[in-house]
Amino acid sequence: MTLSQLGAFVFVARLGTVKAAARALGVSEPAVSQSLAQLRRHLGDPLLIRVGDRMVLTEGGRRLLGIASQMVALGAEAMAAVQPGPARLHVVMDGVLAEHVAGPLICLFNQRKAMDATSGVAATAELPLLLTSRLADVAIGAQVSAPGLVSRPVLRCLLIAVGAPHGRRDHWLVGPSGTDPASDSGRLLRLLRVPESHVRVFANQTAAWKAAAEGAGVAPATAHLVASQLRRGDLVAVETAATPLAAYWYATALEPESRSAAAGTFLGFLTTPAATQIMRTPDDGIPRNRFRPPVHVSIWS
Amino acid sequence: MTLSQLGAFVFVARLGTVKAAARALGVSEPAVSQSLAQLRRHLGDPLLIRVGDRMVLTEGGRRLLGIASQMVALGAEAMAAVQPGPARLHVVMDGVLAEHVAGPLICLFNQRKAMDATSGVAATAELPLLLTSRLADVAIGAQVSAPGLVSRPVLRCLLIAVGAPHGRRDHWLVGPSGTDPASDSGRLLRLLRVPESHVRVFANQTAAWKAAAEGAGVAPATAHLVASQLRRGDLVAVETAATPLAAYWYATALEPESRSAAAGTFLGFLTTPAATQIMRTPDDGIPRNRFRPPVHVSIWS
DNA sequence: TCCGCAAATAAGGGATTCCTTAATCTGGTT
DNA sequence: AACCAGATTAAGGAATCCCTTATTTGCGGA
Repeated sequence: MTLSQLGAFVFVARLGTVKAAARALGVSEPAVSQSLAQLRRHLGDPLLIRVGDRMVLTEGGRRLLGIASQMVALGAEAMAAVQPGPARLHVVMDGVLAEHVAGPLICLFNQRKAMDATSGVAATAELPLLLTSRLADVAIGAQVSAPGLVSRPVLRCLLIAVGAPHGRRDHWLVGPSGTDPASDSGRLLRLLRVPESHVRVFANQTAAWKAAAEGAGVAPATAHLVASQLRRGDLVAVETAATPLAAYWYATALEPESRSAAAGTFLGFLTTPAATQIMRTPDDGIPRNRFRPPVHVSIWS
Repeated sequence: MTLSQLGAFVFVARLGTVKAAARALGVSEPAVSQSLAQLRRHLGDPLLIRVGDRMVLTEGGRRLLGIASQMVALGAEAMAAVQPGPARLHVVMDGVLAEHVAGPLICLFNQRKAMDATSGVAATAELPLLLTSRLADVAIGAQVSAPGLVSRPVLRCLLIAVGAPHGRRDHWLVGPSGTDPASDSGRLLRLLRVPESHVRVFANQTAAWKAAAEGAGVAPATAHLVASQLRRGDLVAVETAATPLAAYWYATALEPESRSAAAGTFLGFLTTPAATQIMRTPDDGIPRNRFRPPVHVSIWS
């Protein structure tokens, strides 16, 4: 299986005929046909079959197309990536932090230090692997203990459960990170032995809290992130067997001598009053021209 | 540039020595060293240099590592992907729909039709390309006019601006889709000629509306998605030169004869009362065991 | 200085890739 | 039936890949 074979496959799938793909690629028709034949042999699936005067994808071909497109695109990107450019810093965090603090925090850091940091979202269990494989420079979230990594607490926080003053108490409302067993929300649900059937998942944490404020159930929350709703009385803290629960947010990176300079700069930045302030009250949006959509990171292999 | 060369590079980067990588890959040391040499020659960057007894990444190598890891992982995935499995349906939508209706809608569809649909998020401008390249089966969002594609309206809705009863009116608060110029929010901001400096971007639409309810500014909204907040008086409609503005959500797919059976099933499902009901009042979470994290789709090439 | 370790290079061989031209197969049209 | 367009197969050749063993280079420690 070769990148050029995958490229031929993608072109045929997109253009609908071998002839058109050959023309687009600037080679002869049998060249494309053979690339396709080898891919078919290698993968054991026809991938594209002729129907009338067009080549249409088989089910297997359709499943391959997305993967093949990505690989071809990444191949092109690889050439450009190694060319010199500004140093990048990649910060990964779990879902809750990504939702609430990533935007303002990264925005302020880039502004202060004139750097080009981007943030990524990943499952807690993937954080150590991302760091040790150097796909990310710094992780923020739960403490990580793995050889070669050092965690340092950056913010003390309180895990509580919240609901509407007279809302129902039998359902638990969580954001996507509620399905991450190592996240704070996931740990809390496990501590309380909440059965899966009583958990409802929302598109994001803010939506889960909104539903809780409307009385639909109870939601795990980091106290300072719901401070404004608690003050206004939209939400009240609900007593449970496990809450309130003290917790920390940690910053994790490689050991000092093996981490990049940018990672060190960011860790230093995290302990400044301004950064702490943002993590404590991150409710602001960020200016339009500084907005940078988060990267969603996942590890396959 | 070959997948196996990239694989060798990734192993050396991860394990820190050529020897360890060779052992892990089950080949001789020069085999790995040569793969690396060819990659270096091809890309014009040392990628990894020896420092003491370890190989450390150059800046270019660090930039390549993420891309190379993905390519290697995708290569492994490609082999598995073509094996027979349940037919997949991929539905893409813009940010707002993904946030509010994707979860419940896909959840109900999978339950009703016993299918395995997944949802993805993509910029509006990318929807037609995703469909014509068959990376997605159905798109929901703005109307798309492109050869070979047919759009059909699925829900009439009203675009308004909302804010707290006595909140400030000089700032506009948007979710990530506010930075997508073709989305409803983006179009509204352009119609009103809102300067970029007056726009603040939040991590999601729900957070933007929460900030609006707290008086931080005005937010574009689809009326029926903020119905509950309007009813409770947390938010009120704000008059502007362009709102209220009638709009439609459209479902777009390939022409009937060239689209997959699953796509047809989904389009039929979209017109059922249950689906309409969910799109109109999608505020529920979805059961934990049916939750499926959305895929974030982007096109490079 | 010499030694030892690890990376890099050299040389060679078998397999694969990737392209060409020419011939063949396949389905639908005239 | 004859034809035609487009896909496939066949055959061959140049280049590359990918592995081996043997050798050389570079560098830190005894």
